[in-house]
Amino acid sequence: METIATIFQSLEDETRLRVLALLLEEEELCVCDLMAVLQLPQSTVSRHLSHLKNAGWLRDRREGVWIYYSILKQLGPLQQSLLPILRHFLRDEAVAKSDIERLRGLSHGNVCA
Amino acid sequence: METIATIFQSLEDETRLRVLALLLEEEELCVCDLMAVLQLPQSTVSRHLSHLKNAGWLRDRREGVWIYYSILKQLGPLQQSLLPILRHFLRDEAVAKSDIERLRGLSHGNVCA
DNA sequence: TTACTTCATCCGCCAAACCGGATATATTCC
DNA sequence: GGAATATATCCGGTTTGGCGGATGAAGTAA
Repeated sequence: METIATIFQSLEDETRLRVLALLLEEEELCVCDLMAVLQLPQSTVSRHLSHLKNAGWLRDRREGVWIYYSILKQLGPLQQSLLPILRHFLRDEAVAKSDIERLRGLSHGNVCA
Repeated sequence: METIATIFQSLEDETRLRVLALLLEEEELCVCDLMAVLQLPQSTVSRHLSHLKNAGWLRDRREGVWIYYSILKQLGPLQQSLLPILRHFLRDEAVAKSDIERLRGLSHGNVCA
């Protein structure tokens, strides 16, 4: 029961929903990509990412100086059930759409490094 | 986006999950039934019920002195998608199971009134 | 009307969570 | 080694949310 509550809690924050929406569009993103798209300070982005990781949504992968986050391939059962719902309902959200547009206007090269 | 977050927020609390689990078993329950099963004070139960109502999960119906809560027949699209998932994952929860047992041991007559 | 019951809301208190600047760690490059 | 970059974590402050006793409103019954 506590686990269930924790997973729902991870979806209660708008910033975290925006991160998930972005990672449903783009396989992998590093923290500085997300900072640029979400227009939020680094500590804020980082904190939400580790929250999502702890709730069993994300994994991270280091590549040199960057740490890339992506949605876990092997989600837990509840997360797996919720993911298609998130995909469906986040698609229509204005905020998510404009985030994705902003992401498209960026290339990793001109943001980080 | 805000609406989505609000709906998930309503599922972040263990007490509210317990209420939903009970209402998935029993069509209608009044506040004093829930007090007895959850073993929580009246103000706490009432607060969670109005939270769930505001999040679009419940409706209430007055019958004399009692107010019966039940899961809305016409849920919003997100709630409707989530409901079967809740049904599935709450079924296995020990807390929910013992709540339901406690509910079975009660009859409305000997709790309220 | 008065007494009683059920329930919603109010209130003060406390715990959890978010925020973002500052600091610490890890890595790369010189 | 030292400088620079990306990220995680710390910290102090603010907001949000839960708690449960107390109060108030609505209904019932005498």
